[in-house]
Amino acid sequence: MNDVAATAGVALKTVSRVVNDEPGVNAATAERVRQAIELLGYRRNDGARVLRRGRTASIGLVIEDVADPFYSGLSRAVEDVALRNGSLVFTGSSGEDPQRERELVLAFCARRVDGLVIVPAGYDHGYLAPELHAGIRAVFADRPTGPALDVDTVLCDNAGGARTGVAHLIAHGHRRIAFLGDNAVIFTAKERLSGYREALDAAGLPYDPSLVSMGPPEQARVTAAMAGMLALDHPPTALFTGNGQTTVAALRALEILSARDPEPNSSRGGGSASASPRGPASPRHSGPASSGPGGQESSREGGWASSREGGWASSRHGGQRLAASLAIVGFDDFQLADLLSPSITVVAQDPIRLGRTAAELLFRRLAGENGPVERIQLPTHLIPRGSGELPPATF
Amino acid sequence: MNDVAATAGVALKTVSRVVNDEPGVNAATAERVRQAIELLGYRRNDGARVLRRGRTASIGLVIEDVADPFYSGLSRAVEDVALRNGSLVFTGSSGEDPQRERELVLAFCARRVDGLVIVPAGYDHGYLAPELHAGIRAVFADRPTGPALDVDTVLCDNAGGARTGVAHLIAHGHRRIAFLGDNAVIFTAKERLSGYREALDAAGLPYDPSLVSMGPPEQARVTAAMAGMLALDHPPTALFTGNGQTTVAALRALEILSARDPEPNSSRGGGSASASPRGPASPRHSGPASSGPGGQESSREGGWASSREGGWASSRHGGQRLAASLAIVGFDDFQLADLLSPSITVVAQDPIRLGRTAAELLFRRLAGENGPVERIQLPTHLIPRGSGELPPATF
DNA sequence: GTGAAAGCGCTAACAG
DNA sequence: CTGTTAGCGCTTTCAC
Repeated sequence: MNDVAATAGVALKTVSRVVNDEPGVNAATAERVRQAIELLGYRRNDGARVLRRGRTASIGLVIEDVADPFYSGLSRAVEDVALRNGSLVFTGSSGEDPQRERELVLAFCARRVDGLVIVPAGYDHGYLAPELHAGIRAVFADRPTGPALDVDTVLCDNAGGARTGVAHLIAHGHRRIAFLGDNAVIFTAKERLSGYREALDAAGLPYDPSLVSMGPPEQARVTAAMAGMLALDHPPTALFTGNGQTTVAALRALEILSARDPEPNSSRGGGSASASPRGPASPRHSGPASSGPGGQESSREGGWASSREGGWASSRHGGQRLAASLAIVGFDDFQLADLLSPSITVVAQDPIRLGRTAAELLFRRLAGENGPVERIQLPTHLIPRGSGELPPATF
Repeated sequence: MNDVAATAGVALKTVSRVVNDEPGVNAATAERVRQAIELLGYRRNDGARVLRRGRTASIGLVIEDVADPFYSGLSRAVEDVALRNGSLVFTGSSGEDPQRERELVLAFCARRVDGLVIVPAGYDHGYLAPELHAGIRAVFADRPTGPALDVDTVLCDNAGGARTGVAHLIAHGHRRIAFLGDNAVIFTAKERLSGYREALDAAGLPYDPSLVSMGPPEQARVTAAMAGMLALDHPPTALFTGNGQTTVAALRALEILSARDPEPNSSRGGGSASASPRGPASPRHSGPASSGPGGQESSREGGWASSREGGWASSRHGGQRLAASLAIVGFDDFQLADLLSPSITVVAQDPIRLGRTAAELLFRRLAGENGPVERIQLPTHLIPRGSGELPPATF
């Protein structure tokens, strides 16, 4: 800036005025300054500007994993709102690790972001208190923090959504409904489990722990859990899955568990020549991409399936037929849910709305809105597509 | 920092030393300083630090859309590499708009990011020259810039991948192969079209423009293009799609175009009771999620399909049967490709590796590696799953 | 209209 | 081991 001033033959301050479109600069002078800027390729250093002015016009976004479609939708929404508010966004994936979340948040705070949108991995956000005290605003999205911190929060109606989904299965005649959820330390997983229990209670159905499995949505774990349930004396006729990744893993598990069905004439599709889901698919073709693009999973379905060959397959209930006729409702919508056969019935959240709502709330706070702490709950939406309307199988 | 110094009864510089873990501070003094820091809730201002030291320990990432699984995978990879290098990352989605890309890049530069990873939307990056001159390093990923700028670039083997995919269809007996690509202004779309032509040439097959359609991967456009091709006198027996979104749109188009098939006994699956892809799906259930989570599409398949009812459906070739028997290979892998029936054969790129490679190259540059400009090409990988191995239909 | 001086919070370069 | 001074690039304040 000094150089520009010298080149244009004006004082530093005049350059500053021109650069910031401040009024009260002679047009000719301004033009001279602009030429000098052009000549020298000068660019204002926003870091220095920020240091002086106080506000950084940037926010931090901490999510679980950008590569997860749910969070990438949320990210995009936050990004768009930020752009509209003239703000840039630092993005960081915590990978469900509270420690990493903390590091990211503190790093963003050290950069003096104006605010934060956080999808928390842990519950203890005591470390945030000083930052909030120092004036950094934060909005929690998708999950709340512990009661110690009183901050704006935007959640989905997790329990209600699960209740709706399970009630839907009950309405279609199911009495033995399995629940496959994410790790029980995760807030949304617990909430959805609660919704599951509420729906059972409301229908006067018993809660059977052997029909419930909570854990990370890894293929091997999900396949094992499903195999175990299908081998029960009283196996489930329907399945409610607690999130998108688990739904997909469960579908793959069903594909595996119903493979090599001796008589491909179950109550639903199949019986085709080349390949059908849960029918005689050719596993040699599944390839490394079966975990989907962006997948970080290291477990391969093939590995587990082959190590168990002949295990569940010869269960006394005929796991294959059960697997092939299981009704399914999943929490979270996902791409291509409608193109599977049957199409997958889901309880959909709206990640974009979630991100937008959280970011807009944040910017309202930054704009000075100082009302009481807000706790917003977003609705979920049941989308019947076929898999959730299948009747209970009877053998 | 001043306050901390005063509270601890030391000089400013000593606080700085403690905060930065610099050696040469008496343990007792350091402890006193730490207590003052704790007491006052002091946090170092990294912005000021950066101003003084020169390096910001942050990079900028400009992609097309974080919500696209390809780019969200790339993002995650860049993020991880950045974290490993102690850097934070500003993320911005250009939405395929060169103007917005430019604004994002310049905003990042104004913040003095150390470097940039850019998936360019346009070709003219003249605006970058001064920034590069000013010492900001940039790596282009997925797409190159025009020849005017000589910068490090990491690409996939787009032409080679398309060639492989089309050759695969040819090897399975197809002679009439359609190509459905993204907007022809996009580098990767052009490259893949070239690969398509090369594969045809290599097999001595003619290039028929009526089998090629380039444009945005919107459902309405893709459905219309497919309907038009299937109504040709010599319709295609196979389809090569130019990217993930287009593949998905094409599959939905086939579902639409083969719906209400009077005799559900085509050469491939189907014939099931409830719902099968390309079979008699119940459109009333497709719901708002048919564009998948995170989808920004405003067009709804239902709208288009109903406006054309009875149009292509009564084409003299029986579009339905053609649609139901079309072989498909898609560029880009996507989640659940293996669970569709038939499973979808793809030419897979590796977005994670792309992001990692680009980011690692960037950090090597930032670390001082000053070799000649690098142009890295990443391989693609054919994954046969069923849809690409279907024989040509004969009616 | 324009400019000079002070200082945002920090660290580099020197003292002691 | 500790402290002083200068200055990163900018904006604010106030004077001309």
